[in-house]
Amino acid sequence: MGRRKIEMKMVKDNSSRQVTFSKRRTGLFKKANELATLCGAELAIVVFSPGGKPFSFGHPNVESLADRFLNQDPYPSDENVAGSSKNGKGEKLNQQLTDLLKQLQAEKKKGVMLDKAIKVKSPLNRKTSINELSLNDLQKLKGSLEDLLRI
Amino acid sequence: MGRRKIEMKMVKDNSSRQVTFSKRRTGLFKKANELATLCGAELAIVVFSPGGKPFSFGHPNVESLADRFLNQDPYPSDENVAGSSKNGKGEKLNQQLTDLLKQLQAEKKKGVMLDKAIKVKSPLNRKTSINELSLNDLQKLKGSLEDLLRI
DNA sequence: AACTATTTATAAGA
DNA sequence: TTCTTATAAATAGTT
Repeated sequence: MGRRKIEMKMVKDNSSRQVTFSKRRTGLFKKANELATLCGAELAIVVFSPGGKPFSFGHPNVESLADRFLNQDPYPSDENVAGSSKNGKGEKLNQQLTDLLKQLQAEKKKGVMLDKAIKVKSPLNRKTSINELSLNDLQKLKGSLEDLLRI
Repeated sequence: MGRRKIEMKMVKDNSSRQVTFSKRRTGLFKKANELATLCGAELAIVVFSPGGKPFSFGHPNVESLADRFLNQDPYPSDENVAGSSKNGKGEKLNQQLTDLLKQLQAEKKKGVMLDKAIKVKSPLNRKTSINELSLNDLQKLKGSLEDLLRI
């Protein structure tokens, strides 16, 4: 949104990236404040800059919302979309995952919706190892799918 | 940002407020994703709608960032060094990822077929879809992987 | 869900 | 860094 359209990739120049970070962080918090005000929503944002410095915005405050989120989570939620990683290996893996996410989202947009007959319920504890976690979920998903196929 | 400028206060009409919430939540998450991508920042957002329904966005994931924030981790003084390859471990992870992705893709195909099959029988469309579940799984997996690779 | 008229955010530049 | 400004992007009201 400016003089020119920019590519959605990591800004290479350190200085420029810092400037972009500052401007966009400000913009993000402003939007967050508007969302809270206009809709009476409660929200919290935590951001760690590329250098690891923390910033936060919370309405009414970050702590209570973070606790609330971590300690309950009754609804399915997560609008996470692709992102990036720093080290080389992560970059590649991340790219693969990003591509898959795009594919899945594309499919989702086709409007193929299923009922909650599939009971991979709320899920994945954050302490679990990635292997058990994902494999376990896959098992559940697989089981549910097979059940459905028998309908 | 629209046909008219609006006052920055609670939207009174319930229906309108819900629409505004949806639109702006989407916009906020998009901005968050852009910030993460452009700047390599890590961030998490948790939003509770006026009705108390939770939504979240996290790069790489909400849980680790919320924990990190709540536990007041002192922030790292500098960026992590580029391309530090953990050969043995990285290879294993990579292989595991490959395997998991294969499984996911297999399940996804099943899901699509299932969707078609079920569509013929009963039009039960609600909240959960196979694609959503897979998406969510992938997101969690991605976050976990990135955490592990960052060690 | 789509569609625009406008407002807002922001990339460059100073 | 802060301000300015041309442009891209978000979105309020509408269909």
